[in-house]
Amino acid sequence: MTGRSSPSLRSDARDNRERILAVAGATFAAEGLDVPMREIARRAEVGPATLYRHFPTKAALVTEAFTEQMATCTAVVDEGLADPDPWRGFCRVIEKVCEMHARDRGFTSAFLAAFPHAVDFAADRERTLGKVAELARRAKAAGRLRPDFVLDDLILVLMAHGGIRATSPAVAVAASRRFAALLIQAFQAEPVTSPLPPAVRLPPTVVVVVG
Amino acid sequence: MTGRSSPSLRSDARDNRERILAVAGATFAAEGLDVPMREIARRAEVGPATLYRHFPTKAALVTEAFTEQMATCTAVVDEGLADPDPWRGFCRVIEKVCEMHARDRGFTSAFLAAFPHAVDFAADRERTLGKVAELARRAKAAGRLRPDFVLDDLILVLMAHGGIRATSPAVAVAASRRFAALLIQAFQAEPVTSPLPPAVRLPPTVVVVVG
DNA sequence: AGCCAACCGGACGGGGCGTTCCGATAACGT
DNA sequence: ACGTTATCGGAACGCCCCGTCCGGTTGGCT
Repeated sequence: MTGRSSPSLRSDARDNRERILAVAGATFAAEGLDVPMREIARRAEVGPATLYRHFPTKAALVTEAFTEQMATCTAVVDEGLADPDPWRGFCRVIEKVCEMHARDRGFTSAFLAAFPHAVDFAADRERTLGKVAELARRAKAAGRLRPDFVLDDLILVLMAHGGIRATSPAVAVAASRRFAALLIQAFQAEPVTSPLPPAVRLPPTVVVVVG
Repeated sequence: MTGRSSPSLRSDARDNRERILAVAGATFAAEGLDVPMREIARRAEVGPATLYRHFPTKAALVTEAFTEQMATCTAVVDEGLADPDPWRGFCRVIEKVCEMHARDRGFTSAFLAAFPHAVDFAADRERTLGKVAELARRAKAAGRLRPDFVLDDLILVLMAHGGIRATSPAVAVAASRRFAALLIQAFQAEPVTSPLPPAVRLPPTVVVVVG
């Protein structure tokens, strides 16, 4: 995975770098992208300067921290593409991607955002989206996906999915599941009402917006 | 509407107060709730102190700025409730509320958030939600709304709707329309595929998340 | 016209965040 | 063992934001 670490790097430096990446990944997942750099440095038991030496900017850190998730995402799509039933593959992709986004608060932003200096990211994103387009084409051909579906709809609903906030990961995942099921319901060509995952009560307020 | 302005208030003070409210409303609508207080003061051509004298905290300002919208929201629900066809009324409510949220970025947060010191808000919210529940009950009885729909689903999708970001209001509204149509599709009991509003291309990135 | 009080807005202190500087430290080659 | 050099991390810079204080100003009433 991260085997392409810089070749000549002092042992302590390489150690710190790995620790930072691990901490950053976990933290961004749990609390979103707006965690202060200082906080990540603190949790990694590292000074701020060290953090910035390894990752010159916050965007750089975010990018690196999410490459793995990005790969997983691509893998999910590939899996769906490999399914003999394209509609089922399509549904699986939606479900799994939604779940990934639900489990990882930061990933949603990272996925949807374009990082000016993270060209690799945008490229990956486009490539994966292309694959989804292919999957959608097949699902349409099979008569299961509604013909007026557009790839932009996926962006739309993923963006929307990102709006879901919950107190605990468990609730987030449950809400995400129900949401995904509704979407799939909406996307199918010849509507067949299928049962929904359990409903979720979102606590009246999760975020203090007035910050 | 805002006829209950303080009775004894010097003319310039009343003037400023109104200007501040107008500016705050417009600004929150256009850019969301996280606009600095100073910025609002600046646009209202007023010193920060004046702003704070009229509205002791940001929550207070937000609350006052959105009372009108909140009333409109309630009116929309009442309208839907008055429709002889409960399902059509239900759909109209979803569509209109979504459009309101699309036109007004701040309102989404304001609606979903609980302001500790804005009790009126929460009460209004609950009352309106109760009405929606009644409307949903009727729509279910009419066999048009799927029986496993829960009021929490509305919260869920409104939350999700809040995740939609766009560059221009026009795009936002278009995206919102398509999203609402998809939801309605998903919510109906005996699925009948109906045409969707035009698709929307969401620009690759709208928000710089690294801020 | 003139006075008093209400009101205004520039300036201030406190805090946070992204990012950088520099002396101290510890790893590696010999 | 020891010096060189990459690396570390606390302190500091610049910026922005919130909320408040105080001297100047302006409205309203007599």
